[in-house]
Amino acid sequence: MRVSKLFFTSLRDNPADAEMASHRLLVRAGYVRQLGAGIYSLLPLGFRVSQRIEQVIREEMDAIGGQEMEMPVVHPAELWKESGRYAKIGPEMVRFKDRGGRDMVLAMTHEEVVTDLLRDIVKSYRQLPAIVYHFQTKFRDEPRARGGLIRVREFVMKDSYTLDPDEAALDVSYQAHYGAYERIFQRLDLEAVVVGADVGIMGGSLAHEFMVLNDSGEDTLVICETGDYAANQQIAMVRKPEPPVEEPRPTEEVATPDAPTIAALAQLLGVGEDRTAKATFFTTGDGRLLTAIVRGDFEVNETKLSNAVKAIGGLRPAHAEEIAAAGMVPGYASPIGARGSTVVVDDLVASSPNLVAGANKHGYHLLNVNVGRDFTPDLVVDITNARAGDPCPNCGAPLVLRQGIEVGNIFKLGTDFTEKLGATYLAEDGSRRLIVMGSYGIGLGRALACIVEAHHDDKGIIWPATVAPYAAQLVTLSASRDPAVGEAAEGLYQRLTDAGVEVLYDDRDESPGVKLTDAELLGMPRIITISPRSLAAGGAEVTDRASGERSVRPIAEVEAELASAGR
RNA sequence: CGGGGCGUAGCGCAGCCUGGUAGCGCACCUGCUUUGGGAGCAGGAGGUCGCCCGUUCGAAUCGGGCCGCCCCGACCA
Repeated sequence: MRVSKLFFTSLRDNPADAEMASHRLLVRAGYVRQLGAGIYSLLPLGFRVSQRIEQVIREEMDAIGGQEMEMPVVHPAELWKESGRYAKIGPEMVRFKDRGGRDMVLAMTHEEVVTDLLRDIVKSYRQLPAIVYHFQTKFRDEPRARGGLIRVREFVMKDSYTLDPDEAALDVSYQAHYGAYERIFQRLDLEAVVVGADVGIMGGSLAHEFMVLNDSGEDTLVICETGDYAANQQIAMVRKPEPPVEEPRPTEEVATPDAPTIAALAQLLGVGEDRTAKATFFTTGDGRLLTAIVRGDFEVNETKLSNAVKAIGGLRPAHAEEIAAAGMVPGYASPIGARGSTVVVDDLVASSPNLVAGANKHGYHLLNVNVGRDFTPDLVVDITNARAGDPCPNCGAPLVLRQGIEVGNIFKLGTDFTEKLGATYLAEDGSRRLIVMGSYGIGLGRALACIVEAHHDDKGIIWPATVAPYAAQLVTLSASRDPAVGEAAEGLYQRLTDAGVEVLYDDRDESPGVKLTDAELLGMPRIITISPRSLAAGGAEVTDRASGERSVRPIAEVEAELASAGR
């Protein structure tokens, strides 16, 4: 491809609204352009990278027996009503009516459509197991897009679905994907950390996320540096401290003026925050009030809480009026004497004796509160948020927190969808059974952006050879001054192209500064410079973009090397 | 959805406070010169100043409403 004909433009200035390196560089180098919030066009260069990523994924999916197909982006809402997600998912799903007045949605993912196909197609155990996948556009109307291609609303995802006769077979399919994902990210030159993850709207029993460590990442990962534990903070567990062994003492009301916070309370009473019970309040999407109690030295983990109560429509902090309506006084609240809320108590609180808790009276707390004796929780379950330095649940070593970007995920769906939609098969023994599913995604644009995040310097992008849009950028300097330069470059370009080596040829009549700067910005693995000076020195100058190493070599040698390197 | 910011040429910005001819740099077009690190000279093209309403003799500028985009938070497979 000749740069003079390439549909692109590089920008000298950074776009004003780009914060992340990947966003800035991809826009400046002419790989992508924004159309709206979280909506991007891939220009020819960006599309080529996307296709390379797609091909790597395709090869690894095919290697574990995946069959590529394609499912629609527009779905009848009926299907999503059947699975229950039409009601469960909020405004992030785009809903509209077609001309006939029928409810339609834009695909956020494709479990429903796959399951619908199963009803038609899979009848016998002989057809299982199977893996199907496609690369298809998803639209998720996120409340806030950000970070260029990192968090968008419209994006192409590889999503695959495993179809198995039973849980044991699902384990095998799940592991196959786990391995395929490791190979995919290795080939893409992305260092992915695998963490245990929340199942979210997918339901199901087990999920892992493949995370790329990045300080701008939106997910917080809880990692044990000994390598025996890694989880998304949304579900991360810690080894909790042993509560003191004490006999329960009688409760006692004490005046605690101006102590609506745990810190103030602990200081006023001269006790550790670990001797207090903290009550926080949430309202579910369907209007239930939750009272969540954690020990004063911990915070509530909303994902755990939401999962524990099977909240519909998520959680939001409760309003003061809602708390008051349940008979509690914010700042001095506890479930004692209150009613009308679902009380969820962290297991550590349940086993800690003689805590300080609110008296539901402004300016007063209760000493020696004991769960079970003084109030009865609706649920006792782990709802604390893991903190940096907390002990690893496996080995006790201090946990560290890292930020990460989710580039892939794998979910064991089980029979959630097949049960709701009625996708069954006849087993060998003649019994009718539910198909057991798994669901596995990789966002192409996000992977692309993550590669740039991991592979760039202050001059521009440095593509790994596997995904680079072109194997090399051929640059002429001072061609108009010396016809031999143009002749040599044209010849090399022709022969490489004929040999199937994809080269980006900068044949523009631009100054050396512009052409070299652009070449570094665009990031092809090799920059081949032909100039009067290089010809005088014996051929072409080859610069390795990553290392910066340069050497002048005979053109025939450069040609042979590129040809043998494949692309 | 809460807080903050921004919308003026393809990109980056000034002008707005204090109303009166729409500007600068880069990019673009033509010519000449230049050619290994974002060249020089000369000439040129390009703008409903986000949209609507209002105030005014007159609005990019003042007021109101709306829309869009970005950042932080909330939210999120």
